Amino acid sequence: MAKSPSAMGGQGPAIWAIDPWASSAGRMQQLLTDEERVRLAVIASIVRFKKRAVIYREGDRADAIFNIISGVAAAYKKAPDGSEHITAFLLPDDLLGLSEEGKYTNSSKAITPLTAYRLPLPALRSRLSKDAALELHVICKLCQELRQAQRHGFLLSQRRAISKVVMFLQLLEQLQAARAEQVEEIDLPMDRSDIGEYTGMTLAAVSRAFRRLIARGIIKVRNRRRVTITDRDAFDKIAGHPIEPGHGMSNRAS
Amino acid sequence: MAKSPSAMGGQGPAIWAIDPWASSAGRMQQLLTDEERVRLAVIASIVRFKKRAVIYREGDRADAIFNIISGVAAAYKKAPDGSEHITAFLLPDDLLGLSEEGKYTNSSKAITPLTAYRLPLPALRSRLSKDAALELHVICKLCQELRQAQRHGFLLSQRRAISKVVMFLQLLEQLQAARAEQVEEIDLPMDRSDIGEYTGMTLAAVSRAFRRLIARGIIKVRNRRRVTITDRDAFDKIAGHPIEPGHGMSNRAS
DNA sequence: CGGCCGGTTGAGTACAATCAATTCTGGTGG
DNA sequence: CCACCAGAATTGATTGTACTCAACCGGCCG
Repeated sequence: MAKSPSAMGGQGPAIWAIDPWASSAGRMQQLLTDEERVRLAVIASIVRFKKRAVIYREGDRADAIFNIISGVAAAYKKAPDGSEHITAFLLPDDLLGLSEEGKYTNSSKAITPLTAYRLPLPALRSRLSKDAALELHVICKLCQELRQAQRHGFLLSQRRAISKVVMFLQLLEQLQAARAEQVEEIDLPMDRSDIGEYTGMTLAAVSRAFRRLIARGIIKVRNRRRVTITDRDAFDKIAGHPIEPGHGMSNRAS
Repeated sequence: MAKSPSAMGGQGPAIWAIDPWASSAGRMQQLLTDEERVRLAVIASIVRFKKRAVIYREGDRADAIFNIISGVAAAYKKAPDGSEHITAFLLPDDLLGLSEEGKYTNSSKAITPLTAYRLPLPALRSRLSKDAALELHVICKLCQELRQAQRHGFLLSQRRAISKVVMFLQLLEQLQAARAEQVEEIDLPMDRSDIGEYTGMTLAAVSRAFRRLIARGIIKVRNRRRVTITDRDAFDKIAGHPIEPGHGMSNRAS
């Protein structure tokens, strides 16, 4: 069971985003109507990827985009020296497969086991040009991704490692809060080095930042993948206030 | 004269971008047909801003988007400590005014004197939903902005100041090359501190990076605003190779 | 039990931030 | 045409933070 889309509670591709124009109190919503999802399902196939599998590579001919059903993916770029920079984490109902001149502009890999719809571009394009409402929904999603990318840039512009990590956690928390009812625990599907590649710091620096947050009683970690924020005030203060006054080694609580 | 759109050689709003699907050899093209531009001109008004003027502020009710006719703008976010982070520079034919839930998600200011079309959102929205071709063009433009934002993120993830500055120059050069025929000199409409806010470094660090590039004979600057690349090999090598082996103070050419 | 992988920790170094002069540039008015 | 001014850019000295490299831990799986 739970193999066919409908059995999984989904009738086809899905796009969740915040409408850039309507006000919806920070809640994401399903942008596609059931009918649209069915129409898209006709041209889609379902594909699966194992953890760490590459979904597509930068420069490959872009013949399809993907719509995540379950799991987490990362879009990344490889620097000539071999290091990777993650440009985005993609969650269920996100779109994946940005292209330019018919070629993918970044690579993409599965962070967890992944299921996705695969939408061939030619079919999608002709579908789009016939359906103005569907196009508008795609526009909404792209606006959302753009905001996300700008927010990522803001995170990267932070100088202090601890600020970056806190902003990263905020990001994840809000994403998860916008989808689920209640999140008192943040889920980290990616490992420390993935976080490092996203935040532009080394694995070691990520680890140290986490440890410092724990030492100050601001967060608590369980499974290495489940984090709770225990001091919201301090947490928000660090995110907002990159240069914390009195940040020195005088941790009066140690 | 030169007041009405047609007299300025433009028939209305314009969107330049690279089609994500067709292959066009890195050249940007006008996405809108003359007819579309006229239809948009009907709902648009022309606005002017002086250098350093704020176009809109984060959190303002988003009632319009802007389409730059001439000049350069910057989208930015202000950190609680007062410092600003520039998320994008916007050139002629770019769109400006990203919103979420009816509010602008960032502020925006004119870097140079600026002329732009102002497109009220309600009118634009109803126009969009009636015109599938136009929507597709907006989608193209958004993809382009998304790529640009990801590239910016990649730049920000670089550790060495010199790499950031070189990547920044590459960015500008390619933008200008995609529009004009030939660019042997890069134009920097923004000042050093703007560059610092975009690249996530201080004004002083930007200056030092420029000086080092000049000292190594890699670039030459004239007006503070006109830069020539004099050693393309070294230039590209720095952009690509963040951690240059033998990077020390032994600059054999000094 | 041993190896492996992800994560943590330590010592030393390199780089950019900071803060504070100082110089350069372009524009203005005498 | 030149002297002067204000803003932009450069430079210097010092400090802080994250990187590097490398050792070490702890759980998990064969």
